[in-house]
Amino acid sequence: METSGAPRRLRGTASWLLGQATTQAHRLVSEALGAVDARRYHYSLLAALDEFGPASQADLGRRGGLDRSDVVATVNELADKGFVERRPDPGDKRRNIVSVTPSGTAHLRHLDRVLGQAQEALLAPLSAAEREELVRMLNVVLEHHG
Amino acid sequence: METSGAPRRLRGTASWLLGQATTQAHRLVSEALGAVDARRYHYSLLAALDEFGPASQADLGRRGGLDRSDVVATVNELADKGFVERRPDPGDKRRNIVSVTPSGTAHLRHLDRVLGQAQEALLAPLSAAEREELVRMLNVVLEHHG
DNA sequence: CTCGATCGTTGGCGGGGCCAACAAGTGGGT
DNA sequence: ACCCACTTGTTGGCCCCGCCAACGATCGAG
Repeated sequence: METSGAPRRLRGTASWLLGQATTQAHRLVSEALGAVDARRYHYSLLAALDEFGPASQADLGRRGGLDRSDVVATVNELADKGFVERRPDPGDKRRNIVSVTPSGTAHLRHLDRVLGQAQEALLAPLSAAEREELVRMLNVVLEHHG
Repeated sequence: METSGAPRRLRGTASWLLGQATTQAHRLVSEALGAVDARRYHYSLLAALDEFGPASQADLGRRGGLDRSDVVATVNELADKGFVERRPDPGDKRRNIVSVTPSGTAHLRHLDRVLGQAQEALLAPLSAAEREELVRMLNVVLEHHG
């Protein structure tokens, strides 16, 4: 195990690795989204809407893992761009009902492609089988951490 | 391939997965470091110093992937805690020479353990072989992206 | 009707990554 | 010896992300 070969200079071990890889991933994703004037929150929210249908902002936050306050800002931005519609809930005056517009759905599809390319770029040096294995492991880890 | 089984509700695919996993990793690492009153930058800088020895702040930034301005703040914090020493370079009046103190080295070892535990927690659901494979893949990805 | 919970909204905090500008200093070319 | 391009440390700022506190309005159970 080379206890003499590279004594103290192997500071760059697994914990370090982890941080570096996640940083890379974050960077690639953010760049890709930034190039189409979007942010991670936009995708979270649109994806949640597309998957579960219209919902109140609080529900949206819970679905997408966003804070209520961040949902406000994100819905504002998406509504400004016409990707999302916010209207009061007739049955509960506290709530707003947020729904996707056709344009919003198209935008989500676009973001899907863009993110797919980012991931393709990130995982470029891995074979198809390796990527599959990596994705599987990440799924396991995610499920484990709820 | 189940084109009818789960049509549009599989929004949570690989690109999404990626972000979630990196977020989890980031969270665990930040929590672990925060518990000992440290931040990622501290580890970056101490690790770079431990690995390559004393250096100017600009060099430190290049080694650890930190911006020069962030190096300033981080060295300030580490110096306040006595983990690092900053003295002028006699050979180049522009430069400071930053070096680790014994206390700093001990702190780095501590951070190593803490981060190791964080990683252990993150990868808990994976077998030893799987972790090895995961680490290998991440290394490949990192090397590919320079 | 009252009380606790929920909702949308505003405002704030800290980490993280990055960039621009600046004065001081350095080194190469001529 | 002089100029010029470059480097260095430092300050200050920007945006994203994740989170938390507080508020007035509203709802629902008792």
